[in-house]
Amino acid sequence: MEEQNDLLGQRRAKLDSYREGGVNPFANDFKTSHTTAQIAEMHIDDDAEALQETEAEYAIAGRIMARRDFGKAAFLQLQDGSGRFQVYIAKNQIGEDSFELFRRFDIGDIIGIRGVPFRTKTDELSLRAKTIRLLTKSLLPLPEKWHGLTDVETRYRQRYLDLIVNPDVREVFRKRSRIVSLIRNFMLERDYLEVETPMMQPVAGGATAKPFVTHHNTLKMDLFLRIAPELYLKRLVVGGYDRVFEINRNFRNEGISIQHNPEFTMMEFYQAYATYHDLMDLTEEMISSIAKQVCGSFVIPYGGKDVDLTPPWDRLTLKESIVKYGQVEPEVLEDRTSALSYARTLGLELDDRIGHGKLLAEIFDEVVEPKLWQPTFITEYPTEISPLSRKNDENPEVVDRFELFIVGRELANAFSELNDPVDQRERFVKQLEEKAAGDEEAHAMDDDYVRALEYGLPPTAGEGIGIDRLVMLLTDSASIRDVILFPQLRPEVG
RNA sequence: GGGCCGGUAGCUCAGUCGGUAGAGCAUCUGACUUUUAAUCAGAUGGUCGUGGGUUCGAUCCCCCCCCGGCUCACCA
Repeated sequence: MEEQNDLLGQRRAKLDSYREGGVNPFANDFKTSHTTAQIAEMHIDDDAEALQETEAEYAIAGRIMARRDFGKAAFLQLQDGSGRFQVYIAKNQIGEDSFELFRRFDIGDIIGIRGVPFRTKTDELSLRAKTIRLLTKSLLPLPEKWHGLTDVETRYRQRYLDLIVNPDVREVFRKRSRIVSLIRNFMLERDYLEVETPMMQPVAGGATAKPFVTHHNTLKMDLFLRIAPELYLKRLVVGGYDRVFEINRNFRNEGISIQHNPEFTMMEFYQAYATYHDLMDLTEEMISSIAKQVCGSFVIPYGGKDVDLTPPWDRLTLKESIVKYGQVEPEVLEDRTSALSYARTLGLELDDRIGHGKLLAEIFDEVVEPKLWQPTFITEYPTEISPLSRKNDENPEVVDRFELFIVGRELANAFSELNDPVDQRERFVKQLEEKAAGDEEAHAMDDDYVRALEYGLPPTAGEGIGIDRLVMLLTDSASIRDVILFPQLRPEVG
């Protein structure tokens, strides 16, 4: 037969022969009684003798991951949603006809087994099949059993295949799910209301970033995919929900890297009558307790080093951190000109007209951020780069804001919200000027948001936590693509 | 977008100082009723990422392009 050399062709031919022989290769009437993990759990303490006496019979289903044939018998590794389990197939147990059918099953096929538990000579808990059924014929061969699938491009493009063959990948996304659910519970227990706000926005506000543009045909208008939910969530606080949160996607039309995906998940939350100090305490408690539940300890490994999340965490002002890590006298930072020449000694290429605040942020990014391995809150951000934050009462040059850094990365950003509508409008105007001067990412004017503030936003603090990065931290993942099921890639060609 | 690295069988990889390619696993045939990457014997399987150039001859050398990884820039 011409197709005999072609793996896909061989399996297609089997499909046809099954149908001709009255075997449905895509049956859907098989019910399982247990997962393989449940069976393993129930019989963990039973030895071979105890199992001989049991009358238990189980129905399990899963994908054949390996088969070891011995003529009239065989061992299979069956994988279901809970793990892998060994199945023993013997001709004198399932009958000649079934065994003939079984002989043509391929690795990758999904089958159903009814059988009884026993222990093999090597004491491995297994199921001795009484009946065996094909549930789904698999037409494509799986990657090799030993080396598995390592090609990262295939792993991301065909994540289903990655998940079939790489148990540690399955585990990462289970942990991701668990982390999100723990965060949600943490917030709900503290009386935060979970809400959903627009993904498509006429003004992309709440952050400084380039948005994606889309178009609504009937409304004949361009819309932006949101870069942040911030302004909508604060409108809800104006509306009287004192505590709100949203766990959802943001979209930013910027570079892709080991830490950046165009769409990424943020948890943003707002709390009336709180300050950014309250949020530092809350963040410490949230992240450390989740780490403890997910990783079993406050001290977790990341990239070959330990991170200690035991509260309390270091708290430094932006300037203090530069002095500490940049080996520079505090006075140098007080003056824009001297700070600029210091920055240039660091090799930073900066425009002469750069503002003092933006300059300090540049210096921080260069000399401090990569060194903040252990969790650290940085406070007293320049007002100039914080258009939505409340000015500090003692020093209007800085705002009541913090960012959280762990393993040299920003993980959270929070501040006491600016709720003075006059100040807010002025800051928007200032951003418009920067936009006019060429800053593509300067914040747009949002008249309705200012109007909401004019009705009165209570004193409020708000925060955003990067969920992907948190998951990276708690799963010891080097790339954001390893914690996003379907990371953005160019289309497959050919 | 720049720099560096990579793309060879279904998978994991080797290789050709230029003469159209190999291994292991998978697959197929045969043996085998307690294996654990089962074993043993045999067999099949490739437009060497795409297009062009140089050459008697290119998977190999040169150029363009596509895809991916890392990195720099930008950002969270």
